[in-house]
Amino acid sequence: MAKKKEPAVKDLSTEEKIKAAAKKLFTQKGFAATKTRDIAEEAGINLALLNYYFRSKEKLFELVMKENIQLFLGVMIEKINNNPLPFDEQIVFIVSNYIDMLLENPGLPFFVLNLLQSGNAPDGNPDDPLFKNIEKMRNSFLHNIKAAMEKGEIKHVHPLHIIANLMGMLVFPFIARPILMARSGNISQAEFEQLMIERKKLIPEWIKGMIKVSGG
Amino acid sequence: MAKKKEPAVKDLSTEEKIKAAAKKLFTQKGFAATKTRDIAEEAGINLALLNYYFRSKEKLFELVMKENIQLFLGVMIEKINNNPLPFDEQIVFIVSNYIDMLLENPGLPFFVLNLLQSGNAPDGNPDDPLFKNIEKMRNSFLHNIKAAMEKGEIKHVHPLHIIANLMGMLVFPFIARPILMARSGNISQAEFEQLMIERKKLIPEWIKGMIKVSGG
DNA sequence: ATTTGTTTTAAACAAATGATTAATAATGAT
DNA sequence: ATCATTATTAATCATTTGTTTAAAACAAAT
Repeated sequence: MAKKKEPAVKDLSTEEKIKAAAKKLFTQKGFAATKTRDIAEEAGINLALLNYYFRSKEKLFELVMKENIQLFLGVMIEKINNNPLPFDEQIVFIVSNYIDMLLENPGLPFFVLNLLQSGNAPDGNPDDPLFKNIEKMRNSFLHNIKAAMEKGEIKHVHPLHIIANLMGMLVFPFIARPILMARSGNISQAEFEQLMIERKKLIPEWIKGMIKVSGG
Repeated sequence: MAKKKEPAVKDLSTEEKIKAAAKKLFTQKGFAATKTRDIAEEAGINLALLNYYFRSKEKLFELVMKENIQLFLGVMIEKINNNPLPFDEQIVFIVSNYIDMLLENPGLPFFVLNLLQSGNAPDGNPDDPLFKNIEKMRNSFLHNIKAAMEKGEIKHVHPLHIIANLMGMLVFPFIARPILMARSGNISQAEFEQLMIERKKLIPEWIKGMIKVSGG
């Protein structure tokens, strides 16, 4: 007789166990590839309880999605809006906080990017208020950059290059980690974290290099 | 009576129509979210023909996967191996060629990254020769960077930072395009392409800023 | 102890989905 | 024209998958 598999998440209420399992699997594999039975098994609960507590797979996904987008945007929005600091100091804060957040939620960038790709979410319509939030953040950022350019604080480059590079340098290692690091092992896990911490100092320097006005 | 939908891909042999449709959908939505009936409809063919020509959904996916990984690595590998040019000139070539390739295959980076994520492909085992190729490329790249450091050509930073930044700056805009660009419209399509072309010049400069030795 | 409301379970259902079949149409060689 | 091969189609099958149901277990109150 096969011993019943231990739930991966324990010591939580059933409802929370389900949500945690769903978050893990949805984040890792997306909506379509995650089966309700996978979630039930991961949570160590009976399949029917998923519908009992959350009505449907879609509802559960939306819940996870909302929390994840909130997490993804939270740090950024907080730091960007009405920030009186000079641009390069804003960057330092954003980078540091964001990397901390990503180290705790390494799967987050892929989840969000997956969402934006068409067809991988049940309700990927761009009118969703969540997507509006992303656009709002983008616009605040653009605004800040343009303001800094007017003041002569930073060089004139298309602001989208700056956003792309900042976000790319922040987020890309977490998406492409299997390419960057040799698979397997705690060694590479520790090394990866070490690198990400280094980047807290390095990314602001690199960005500064991109935006500093030539004639000092 | 509803007019029968025109196939999105025409003037090709049935086999090629299926492959093209599969490539489009798998690349866009991944393995699990793409249904065989979607592929059949997109290709404008009878569902049974998919199995007639390709045996199974999995086989078809593997075919697309192989071609896509080949595409993803081809340019890189070609330029990296045994390249006698100084490092910063290598970069110029790689960046230019790679952006051209990405403009023609904008969905490619997401597809490959999706692949590396666990669970989104039917055979995502890291022992697959295809994955070995990615690792091989990474290693060649590392080797080149370390060599350039020995020669004093470039600053001493952890080589993975350089790879992450180069790849990130190349690839990230194509993954995060929905965040960067306002959705919809030919205007933003043209603007996006324009930006990517600008990056051919800019990325090498940015990289140079990251690796140039201080006491030049 | 009984009742009442809540949680959990095993079983089943209906729809979706990947694959197959058997018959028909098209193509090409003789 | 006839035959053999290949390509295509509609129908069907078997499994997977999201959801529901009805009964059982549990907990708290009376």
